[in-house]
Amino acid sequence: MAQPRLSKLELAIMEALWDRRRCSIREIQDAFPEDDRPAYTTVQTMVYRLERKKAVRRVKKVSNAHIFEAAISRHATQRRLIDELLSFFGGKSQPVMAHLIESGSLTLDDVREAEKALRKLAREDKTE
Amino acid sequence: MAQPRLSKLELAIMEALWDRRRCSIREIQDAFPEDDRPAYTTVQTMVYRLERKKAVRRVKKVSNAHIFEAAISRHATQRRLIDELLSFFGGKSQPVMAHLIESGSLTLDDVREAEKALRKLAREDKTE
DNA sequence: GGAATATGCCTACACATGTAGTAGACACTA
DNA sequence: TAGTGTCTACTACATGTGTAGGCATATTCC
Repeated sequence: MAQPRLSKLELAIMEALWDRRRCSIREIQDAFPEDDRPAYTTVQTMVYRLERKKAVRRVKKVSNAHIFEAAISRHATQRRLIDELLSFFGGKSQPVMAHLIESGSLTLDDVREAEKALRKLAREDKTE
Repeated sequence: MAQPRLSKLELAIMEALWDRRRCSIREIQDAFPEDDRPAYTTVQTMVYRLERKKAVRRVKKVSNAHIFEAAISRHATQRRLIDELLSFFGGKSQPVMAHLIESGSLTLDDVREAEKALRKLAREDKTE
């Protein structure tokens, strides 16, 4: 059940699979922006490695092409990324927030939504 | 001025340098928890590589030991980490926040503080 | 001054990652 | 069925990362 460590390119490939559900190597390659697209065999190599890591699996064969799908969830993978980042910040969210603000990507709406979610969580904890 | 990409162990070494200001290799090594401490030469190798990446520099020599210090700031390095994470989430903070909440590390206080910071930022923008 | 200890510097090596070529199997088309 | 293009399977290779040994040299302690 352990999330395998994925590299940047491996993550990009997983993204394609999460978005499209089931893909051939060719379809994954085509998911990359035209101006920065790895070679077919590069994608193939990465998919094979992902298969070895149990992050993707073959589901069937259409004519002579294998069709793959993600074997780990986007959610769990994102979670792992966040946890890794968090460990660098000593498990504290505060400095992470500070940087998000600084980078300009955190909006007041984001914060309000977060607050609402936290309150809801608190209520649920209480009633349990 | 470009922040170099740093690996996990390299970051750990930078942490030691940021905390202690100026260190010899030995001091950096000693900063690692006793039960999981890389060999002296391992630390040395990493410091040399950091030097090549211009992330640390030699400041002086005490007896026969070189003393190093960080040449890049903790702040800028953290910022780069966040930016990298953010790029994976399409530049949106919201999903990042959702995961922080889920992981249980984001508190209501964190959120309130963030909101305050954002309001302050908004005010400053307006008066400019 | 000589022994013990600390450091520096060089080298090595295995595994990960990004990148891709090649050979041969397969399939569709004229 | 021969030709053409696609796909698989295998191989290769440079660079990055973590890990560390070996040896020469510098320091220190007695």
